[in-house]
Amino acid sequence: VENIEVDGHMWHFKYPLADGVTYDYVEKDEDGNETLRETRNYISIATTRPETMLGDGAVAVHPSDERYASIVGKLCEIPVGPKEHRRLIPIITDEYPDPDFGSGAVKITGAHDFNDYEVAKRNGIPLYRLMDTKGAMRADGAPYADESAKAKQIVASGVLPDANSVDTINLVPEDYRGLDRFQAREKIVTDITAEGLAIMVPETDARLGPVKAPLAPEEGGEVRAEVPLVEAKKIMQPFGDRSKVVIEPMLTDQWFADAETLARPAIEAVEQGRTKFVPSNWDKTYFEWMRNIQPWCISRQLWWGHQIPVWYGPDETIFCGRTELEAYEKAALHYSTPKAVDALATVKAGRASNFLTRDPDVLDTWFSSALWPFSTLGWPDETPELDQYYPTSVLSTAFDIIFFWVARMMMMGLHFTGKEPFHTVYIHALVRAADGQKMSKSKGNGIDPLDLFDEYGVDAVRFTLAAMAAQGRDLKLDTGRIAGYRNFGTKLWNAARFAEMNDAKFDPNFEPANAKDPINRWILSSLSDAVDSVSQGIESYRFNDAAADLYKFVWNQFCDWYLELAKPVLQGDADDAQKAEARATTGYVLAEISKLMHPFMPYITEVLHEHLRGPDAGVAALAQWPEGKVRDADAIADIEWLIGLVSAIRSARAEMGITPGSEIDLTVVGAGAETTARLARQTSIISRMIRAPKVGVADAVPAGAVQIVYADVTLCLPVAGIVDFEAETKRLDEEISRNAKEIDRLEKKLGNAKFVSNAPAEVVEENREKLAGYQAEGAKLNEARARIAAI
RNA sequence: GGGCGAUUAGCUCAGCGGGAGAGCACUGCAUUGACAUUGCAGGGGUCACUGGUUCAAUCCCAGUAUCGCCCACCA
Repeated sequence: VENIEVDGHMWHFKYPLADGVTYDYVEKDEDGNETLRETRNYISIATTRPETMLGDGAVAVHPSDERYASIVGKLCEIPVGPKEHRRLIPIITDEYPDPDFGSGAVKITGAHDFNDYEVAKRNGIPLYRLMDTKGAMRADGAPYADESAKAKQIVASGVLPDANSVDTINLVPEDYRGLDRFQAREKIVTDITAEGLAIMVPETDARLGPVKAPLAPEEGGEVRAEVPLVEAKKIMQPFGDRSKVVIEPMLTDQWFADAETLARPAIEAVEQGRTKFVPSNWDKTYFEWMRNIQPWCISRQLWWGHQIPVWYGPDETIFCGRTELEAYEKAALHYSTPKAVDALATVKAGRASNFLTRDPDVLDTWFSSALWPFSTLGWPDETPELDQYYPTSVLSTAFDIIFFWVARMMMMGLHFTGKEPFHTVYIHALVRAADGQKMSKSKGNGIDPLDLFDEYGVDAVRFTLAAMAAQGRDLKLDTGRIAGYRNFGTKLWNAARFAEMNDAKFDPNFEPANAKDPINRWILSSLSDAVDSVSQGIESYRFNDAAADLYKFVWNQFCDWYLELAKPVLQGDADDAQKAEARATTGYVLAEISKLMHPFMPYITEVLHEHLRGPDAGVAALAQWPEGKVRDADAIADIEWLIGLVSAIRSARAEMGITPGSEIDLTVVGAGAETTARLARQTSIISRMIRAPKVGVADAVPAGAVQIVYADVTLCLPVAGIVDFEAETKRLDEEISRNAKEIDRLEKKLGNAKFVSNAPAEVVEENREKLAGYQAEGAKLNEARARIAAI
């Protein structure tokens, strides 16, 4: 079923009062002033489904509605059908009608409307069924004259017969019998209007919906012609998923489960934390539904599914049993007749009996699905599988199914096994169509994952979904994002190719902790951090964080920096031991990446895993999860300093318009012992990364140099003759202004006594350190600026 | 009508009480080099609005606006 808003009409008809009754109809405005007073001999009723008028059992008004107080308890006539057999129905009071809506009077058709059903039940109003299962007006039963006499008899006697006998009464007049409900509607509207029982309004009335054009004055019509009041109205109507046909509410016999009783332990399980929702705010949705749960209609008129385990005796007595035999046993006991006992013997002997007939209905698909966690494991038998795998652990699903499935698995699991079916319900976002709408089969606006697989690869799509699996409720899948992650897979693949070309293999004898080169120790330490953050992300269901951390580590650390830093070693004139360590590190990190990324990109990583570790290592999915082996803070500080230095120089070179190919020496001024040592260690790498033939230390800034303030030193690129001093001045001025802004901000903050006294000490200290850093940088920048000015 | 949620860069989305982030798109430069499905560098945001709490608010609270989803639905 799908609810769709459609353009409907609302008609207004007169139900004439019986026995010549009239009343003063008084309408008041908001201030209580009378705006209309007239004597009426009818009550005005609005409806969007005039064909259901035939089944009306009463007209209801609100008890506080003064307009109708004088006619409550009187009878009015349904203005449809042969005049001599028209039915009279009582005017009753009920809380349901809204006095401010329409005329304030509602016709009650208990068999064809959910609200009316409740009103009818409260007030002992008969439920007359008007349609058959095809949505056509009933054509069964006796002639209308006889049937309507039965209905009149009910009103006259004041005694409500049992539901089944009321249901046999067909109150559809011969003229409408067998018509589809829509045809009947049209004919009924025409007939009532022709008889003058439609509410008429001037044609200028603003409320008018589609109406027939009135006669023009020259054709004999009046200037202010009156036309039937038909309001255009948006109606939410249920349509069949497959049939695309309007579904009519209709009274039928169904089986219901007592959902309230089932829900109680399921609510407690979540309240007491035995089952948790992730993200946790979804438990609100769960509680909201479970605490307002309605009886659950579990029978369906379909031919597939679990059949309802109910058998009927010859007198319609109900026998419920796990098996047919059980039902026959109960029947034999109940009837104790030779026939019933014989039937039991027949069934016991394995032969068929037709003493009982089985209910043809099947269970709601969600009823059967709710059994899934344990019925798949052999339940109701006590199987080893059930013992081992129930309760399950984590249910991963989308929020749109919390009502339908999650809640019901909870109810059924607790009812039948006494245990919650899972300890965690992980709720992920829902992929929406490009237009932001929920994908739906009937709208045909879905995205076929297979098309995405064809275009971008399964790994890319999977990684994208993981990367976007954040807390949000829905996500519009951005194909640009998928393309980006496809490129990520390619990047990893090419890195592996590079490793292979350089003979960097996974070496089972390599012990990461023994690596000596700071570059290797750095990437191994970074790997340890990545292992931590990815593991943590997965364990806390933050898959997007895990994916982002992987992306940054693999691309921005391993590919962008480690492999570039390793090139001089692998391809230069380093000694054999250094080369071997770089190869082993590369192979090792790649092999660990293959495992770390395997949950996110299973295909490419499986290939890499096998390729690196050899066919005997087993599949990546079953491999030991990575573990951080090296944590070297010095190596991290060293290499991060190096990366910062290279980036700063590249940035300045690009900004100064120095062509990437040109070679410029680097002179470092103001280096302390640590920086001098670092420089010495990394000279060849720096030289290669920034195209500086010579890297040296000096006490003074060389003439005509670009000056870059970096950490505690000034990096000088002597470019006399090439450099544009105006541009250099501008660059430094911008740096100085940026720096000054930070200093200003921090000074203000630290100058605030309330901040210093109220903020945590470490925050204050942190800000002080920052300020000191900026001040030192500012001093150097100003010196650099002064040197330029001096030239 | 009831409930839930969203509003952050051009787009798709993270973040979240102490200096605004990613991918894509955009700009400049680079092509015999693992990778142009690339590299280097860069531009771009009053974190919807209005109040409040706080030493400090994109983040917490209240209200407003807009949008969305679920449930129910006025004859």
